[in-house]
Amino acid sequence: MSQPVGVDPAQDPPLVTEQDRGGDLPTTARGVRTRGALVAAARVIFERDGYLESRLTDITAEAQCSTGSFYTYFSSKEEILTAVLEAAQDDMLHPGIKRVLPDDADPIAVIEASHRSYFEAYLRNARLMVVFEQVALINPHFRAMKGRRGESFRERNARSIADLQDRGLADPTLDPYRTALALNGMVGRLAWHAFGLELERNLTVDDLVETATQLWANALKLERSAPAQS
Amino acid sequence: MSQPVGVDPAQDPPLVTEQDRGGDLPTTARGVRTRGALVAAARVIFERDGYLESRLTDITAEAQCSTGSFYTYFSSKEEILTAVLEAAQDDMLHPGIKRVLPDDADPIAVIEASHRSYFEAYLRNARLMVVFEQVALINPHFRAMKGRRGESFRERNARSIADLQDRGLADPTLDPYRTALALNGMVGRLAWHAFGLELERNLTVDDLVETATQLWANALKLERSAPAQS
Amino acid sequence: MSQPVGVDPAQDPPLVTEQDRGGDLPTTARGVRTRGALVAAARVIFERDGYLESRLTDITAEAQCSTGSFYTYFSSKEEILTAVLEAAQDDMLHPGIKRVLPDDADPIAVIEASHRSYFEAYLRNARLMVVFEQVALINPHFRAMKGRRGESFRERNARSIADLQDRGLADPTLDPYRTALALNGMVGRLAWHAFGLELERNLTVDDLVETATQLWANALKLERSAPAQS
Amino acid sequence: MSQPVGVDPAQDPPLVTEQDRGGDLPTTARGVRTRGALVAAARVIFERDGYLESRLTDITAEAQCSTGSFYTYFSSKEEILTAVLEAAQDDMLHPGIKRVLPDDADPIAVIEASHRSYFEAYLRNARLMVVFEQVALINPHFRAMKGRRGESFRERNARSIADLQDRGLADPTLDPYRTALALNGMVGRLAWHAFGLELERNLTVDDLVETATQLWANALKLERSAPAQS
DNA sequence: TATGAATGAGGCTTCATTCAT
DNA sequence: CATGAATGAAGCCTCATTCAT
Repeated sequence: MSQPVGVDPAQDPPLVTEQDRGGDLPTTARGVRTRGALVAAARVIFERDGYLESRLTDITAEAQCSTGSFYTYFSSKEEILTAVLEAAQDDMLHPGIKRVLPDDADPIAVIEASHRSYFEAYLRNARLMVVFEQVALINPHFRAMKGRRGESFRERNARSIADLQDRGLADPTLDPYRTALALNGMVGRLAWHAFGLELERNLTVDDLVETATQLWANALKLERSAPAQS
Repeated sequence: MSQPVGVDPAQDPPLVTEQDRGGDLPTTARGVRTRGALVAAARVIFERDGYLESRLTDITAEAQCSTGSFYTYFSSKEEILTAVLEAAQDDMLHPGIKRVLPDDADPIAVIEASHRSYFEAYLRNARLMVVFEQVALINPHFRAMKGRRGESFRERNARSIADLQDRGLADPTLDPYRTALALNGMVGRLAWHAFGLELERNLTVDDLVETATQLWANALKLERSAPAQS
Repeated sequence: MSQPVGVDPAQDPPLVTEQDRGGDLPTTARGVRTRGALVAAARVIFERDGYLESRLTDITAEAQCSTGSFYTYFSSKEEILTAVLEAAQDDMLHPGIKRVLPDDADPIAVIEASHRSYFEAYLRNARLMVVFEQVALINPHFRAMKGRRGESFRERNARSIADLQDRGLADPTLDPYRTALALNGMVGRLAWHAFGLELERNLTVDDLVETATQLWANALKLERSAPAQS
Repeated sequence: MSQPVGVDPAQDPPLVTEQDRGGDLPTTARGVRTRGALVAAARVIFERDGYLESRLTDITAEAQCSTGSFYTYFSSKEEILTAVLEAAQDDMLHPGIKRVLPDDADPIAVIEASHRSYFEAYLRNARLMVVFEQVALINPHFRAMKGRRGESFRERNARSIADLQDRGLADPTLDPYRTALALNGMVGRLAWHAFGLELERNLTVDDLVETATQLWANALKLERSAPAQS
């Protein structure tokens, strides 16, 4: 069965498993509230100041608790960022779209939907994605986390490309894995430039979806199938 | 006249102009030697430890001079990195290739040559490029520097794409600027993955050149012209 | 009447009186159980980690109760150590030996029995004794506690020495109090070296008893009396 | 040739070797001055507050330098205490006495001189010795340091005792090593009680010398030789 | 009585930059 | 020019004790 082509991070497993946690998970409702307030506050602060420039005291001040409480739930700044990123997955994990489209839908439409889903999610979490990029370049833990994410994207897309090739729809001379690597990178950079940096604010999600989809389609030599075949 | 398509950083202007310098340029031979030793040492240290993890004292120790001497030539850590990056331009600025090819050469061949030039230069300076990425995400000065570099690439490539469209060789429905943005990003990410991170050591320059060129050609819908048609 | 010579801490009064306690003594059976578990756990933790390195939370975890419960029974970390030390007195208070020996027994045999009793008790409680030494050097409360213990030993032994001098059995030129101070210190240090530190594991209780007794006897110029002369 | 009996720490090697140092040794006169001021200040502070209660900032305030300067010369509180203790060795290393006495002098006179030397040195450095005891019970580094010191005393004295036994002057039934261990401990505890703690301020050096020497002599069964034999 | 979350003062440490020699 | 010591602000983290539930 054909795999849809997509860069949506949605299907990725949670970035952090239970075992990774340093602090304890709260058992009481009060604890759950405090932990939640800390994660929410951390997101605010990280988005405002970045990871390096953020201070633990800013986070606890924002969460209106003491510095000590921070260490009840997290053992380091690294760990709370992990939790923030993990929580963001719930948002990035955007169900739908692909469900809506039939498996035998026009591949270009599938790609377009995936791109839209990806860029929209990126836009919602742009500041956090910048932070993620930052720390991935600084901290091996987050570098590995990001690496795993990219890896799973790549593999899924490589399979999808191979599938399209098998079905005679995509350029058979392309190496699926390298192509996935390159095209994923292209899309990631587009999102990064448009939303992560403050440079390209004149690009809309529609612009990006159009450009990305057109280039994917061209690159794979996909033909837009006659719309009403089925 | 047609501009060659390329992502080679070579043609970029020097990143720093003389006026930017905090320290004075040395006048004596001894001064020139010390300054050179500092820049060389800084490159070693930055490549080994990254920017954030590097210590000025490590640099002066490596250069076998005192910390005080550092400030004779540079006014900050930021500035010596600028100098290191600037010096690296001499290497990234790889003369040749395009000179060798005639202006009316097969566009795919031009693209291929540019890619080869780019990947080779990236490979030679990979560690430094990682540092550049790092600081661009941390420091506005370097972010701007990197932004300018990318901007000039983009503009040149956008012009090249537009030129190819004008000549009826490339897909006319593509927006040249956005296409340049996307495809440059693709190539940059390929280099980054292959050489910057330690992840994809099984990819050679040839692999990358092939993949990047094929995808560029497909994306632009270029036809490999019969070599001696004209 | 002659006092037996001894360094056994057994006869010391309880280190803490009921009035000193911060927490209340438990009235319910459940309370007695919890308090007992805390004291037992504290001993385990103090012996494992020492006083300074121990955490109240380790103690409550070991006792399988909450941190809050700790303060139901004790008002501070200092107090639970006091309780642990006090409980250890029950063990150090080793009945017998001296009861077994007649009051007019050979003084050297009495000394030997005392030494054996002391070293055996020390060995059983060596880790705790180390903790006691530690805190005595850090905390005035425990310093005073230890001082009182030593003082009572010294006085008893000084009286014993004086008694032996009066009976013409010991060197009459020795100052009883200073001699007791010195010889008690000697025995204490022997035990400390042999069991408290990890240095002299090749010394057995028998070795120590022999050495300590011989040196006491020599130092006091005691003659080993013919057993059934009187 | 006969070894003199003694507990004088004088002949011990320096407690710290050059390799142990974390900070650099200063090369300039100014640096030597600052480092010296820090060591002197540290001694003042350690003697006043003990090791645990002392703050690095108290030391730098006393030395009238910045906190940063501390780390120019030492990498931790542990290290500066090591330096202080090492410096104190120069004082404990009290030449003389034994040189003055002929090798064939009355052993009791030799012991007495050694004891006097020891107690006098201890008195001069009593507060520091308390600190040393403290940290030896808390910190493995200092425990080892103290252990080595004691070890070398013990070995020297064990050899001396064996020598006296060989010469027919001391009780041949004593085990030299255990005897040295016990008697050294006795003298150490005497000094500790008399000067280290605030308990026994009524004991003078003369009292201690007399008591310690008499007990050593008795314990070894030495006879005070006819004074004018030689 | 039991629970376990909340508190918060303050010590240690780093290192780019300055400055006296 | 060169040297290398001096500076000092600022942030992370600990853990005995308190308190709301």
